[in-house]
Amino acid sequence: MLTDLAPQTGSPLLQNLNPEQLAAVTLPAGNALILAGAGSGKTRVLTTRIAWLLQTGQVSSGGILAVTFTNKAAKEMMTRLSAMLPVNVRGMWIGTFHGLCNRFLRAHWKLAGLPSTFQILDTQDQLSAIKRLMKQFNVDDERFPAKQTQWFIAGAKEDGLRPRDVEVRSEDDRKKVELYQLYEEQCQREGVVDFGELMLRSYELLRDNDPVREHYQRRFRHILIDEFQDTNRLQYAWIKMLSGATVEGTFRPGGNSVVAVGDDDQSIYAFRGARVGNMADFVREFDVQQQIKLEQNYRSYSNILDSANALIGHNTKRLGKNLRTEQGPGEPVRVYESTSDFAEAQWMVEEMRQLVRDGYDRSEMAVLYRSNAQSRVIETALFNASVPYRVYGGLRFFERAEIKHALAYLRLLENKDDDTSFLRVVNFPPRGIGARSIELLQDAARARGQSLHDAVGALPGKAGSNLSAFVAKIDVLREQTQGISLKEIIELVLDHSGLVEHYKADREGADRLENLDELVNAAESFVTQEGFGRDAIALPVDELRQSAASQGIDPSRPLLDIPLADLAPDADTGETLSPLAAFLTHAALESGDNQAKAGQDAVQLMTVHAAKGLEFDCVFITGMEEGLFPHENSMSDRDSLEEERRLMYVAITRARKRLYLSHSQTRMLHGQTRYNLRSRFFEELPEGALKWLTPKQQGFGQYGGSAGAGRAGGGGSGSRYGSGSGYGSGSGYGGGYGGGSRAPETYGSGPVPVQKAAPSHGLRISQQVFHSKFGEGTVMALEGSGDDARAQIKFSRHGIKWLALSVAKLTPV
DNA sequence: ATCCTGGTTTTTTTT
DNA sequence: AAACCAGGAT
Repeated sequence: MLTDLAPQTGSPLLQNLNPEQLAAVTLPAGNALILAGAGSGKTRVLTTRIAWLLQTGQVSSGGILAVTFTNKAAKEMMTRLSAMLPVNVRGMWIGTFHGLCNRFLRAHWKLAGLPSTFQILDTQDQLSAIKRLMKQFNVDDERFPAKQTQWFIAGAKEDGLRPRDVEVRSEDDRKKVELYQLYEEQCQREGVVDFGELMLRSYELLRDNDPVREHYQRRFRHILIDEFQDTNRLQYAWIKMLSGATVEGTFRPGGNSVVAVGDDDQSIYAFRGARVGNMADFVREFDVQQQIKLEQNYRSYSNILDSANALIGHNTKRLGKNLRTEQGPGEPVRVYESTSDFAEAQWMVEEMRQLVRDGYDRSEMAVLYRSNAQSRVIETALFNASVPYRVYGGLRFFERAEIKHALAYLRLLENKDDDTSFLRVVNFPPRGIGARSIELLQDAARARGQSLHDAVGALPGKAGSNLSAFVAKIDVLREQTQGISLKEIIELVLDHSGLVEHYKADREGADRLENLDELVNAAESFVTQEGFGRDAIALPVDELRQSAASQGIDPSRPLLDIPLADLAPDADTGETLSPLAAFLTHAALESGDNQAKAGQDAVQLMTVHAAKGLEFDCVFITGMEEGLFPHENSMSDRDSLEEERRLMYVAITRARKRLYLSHSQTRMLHGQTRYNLRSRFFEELPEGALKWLTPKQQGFGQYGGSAGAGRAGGGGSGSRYGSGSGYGSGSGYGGGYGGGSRAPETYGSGPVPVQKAAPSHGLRISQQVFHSKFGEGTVMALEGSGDDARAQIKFSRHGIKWLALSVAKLTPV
């Protein structure tokens, strides 16, 4: 073991690091911020630092806390770390925020006020729980859509706010807070927690319980956080609490060392609560003395990198960072304009064929788009051309309906009070329990303050007997599954629940049956996998084993069989954590693969968001159009436009060798043909790095101070009037560009989609208007003409509304 | 209890 | 265009 803390350049760990990377890896204990640009070796630095800390004996494996956002990133870190050092990474506190919080709450469930069998609600479950709640309390779902309530609750939790902490500024707010409160009570009654609750409970326990907090603060001497720009308020507060860096707001020297790694330019999750501002706050509140920028890019040629740098340079809110590469300029960034989304896809197929001839693997080609809806036309083109491809995104394994049904049965075995699961399967497969019976049961349960399961006895008559049969079935299953293996449990449940039978009878149930089989396999490999139940066990496995050995327990005995109290006397639990509980947790926290099956050499299709963290030799960024990218919902205010630009930055920096940017004059969206302008982002790229495969249209893209055009054709000129014949006739031209427009004749052979007819209403996209009732707002989109003309207005106080212009009293501001 | 129809609604996504 | 949901009809 090395004891000298000076950088050990001789150590094999530290070889081939550049000076900045080396400095970051060997930072002395203390708080530090590492600004790591795309492709700068961020993960490598992070893992090497952990290895270095361990190897130099500065900390034991139990004293490290390493947090990531995705399971994938956590796994990657563990894999790399175990390749560097012979450590048991499974036992270390390396994981996602939610995974680690879950581990923590499983250990201290009693102190956290949870049942030992608490279940985790995923987003779907949460929504259905909220819908149920709103129905019960007769909340007008026109005025308060369940989705919006869900968003409100999740948002509050991300900010660390309980109902009583939420600032109420309107009647609507008051109602939402009330719903939040009721939702909390419902979750508590049912013994379930949502994702936000995992974080918030953990935070509150640390905050309110001195011994627990001090225990963990003493323990985690070195805290490392990946993708710091994606942390939300609560996660930041959680880290602050664990670090012991501040006491009542004042910096406390000698706290734990916190190393945050992030890239403000790649912050693309503000819409779900991420706060880039955490980076600046961190520097201030943690008294950060060490800031290191990793600006050396090892991924892309300079034409690509220059484009990325130039683009992101248009953002005002930056910490400042410029990537450089030692590779040459490489090939120019190719730009292509097509007449239609169909033609765009067609061109791409041809280009890919050429790339294959040039020797590129198809798996090294990625097609990126802003929104999922764009994938369809591309898929069709690839399919027709027999080009193998795979699409990322969509339903993940554990989110499939049949899997969720099976899991609901399993959850009821663990926790009979989980009403969400109860309702999901009480009549699935159908067993004669209709809406009326369920309503009666819910009333009874409410009246008696019981869960649905427990209230069944109160129901008389036929409805009651069907329900009793269901409950009896669950209870019998629970009995039968005692002491058998996880695989056997699941097989038993699949069989006795009638799920298998039901899907066998369904002629479209073959896929679902296959998935249920797959569930059994997943359970089996979960159990046999080394370190299984890692997330479910409170303390690191190696610690537990030591503890077990010291108490004379056979160390080879499966840990999950041993009561936690025996293993970890300081954890306030005496329960056995069952393999089933561990598996259910696993299912909730790792919803499985969200990509099509791997295997053959296939082109990769995904959204730009999904591409973050990946890299490819050749990248196609498609749909580079105003309204699409930047997205129309994000063009009106500065902050979200900057986020769109960061998104574009992420997209560009995925490419190693070849980058294509394409846009189309027309595009089918929501069943309408839209005429989009070329994205403003083209104007922010260095001309010298680009090669226009189609002639660049001139006099275009001068957006002036306005936010640009969302629906350039104003909808009225498009398919509203059918295709072909109605082009331009009587259309309200909603284009908001001041700098002239593309002359129709430059379209080449395609149809002439846009005529420059003056709009009768005189409104244009992004214009500020005033409405006598709704106040001030911004024109988001325009549709139709004459008496049919409508405008979509985003009001600052009343949200987004479509208004008929013949009716609404709008005055330009 | 199940099926059909019409109406609505469309960013990005992990845990 | 397509998917999802609610409510009505059978």
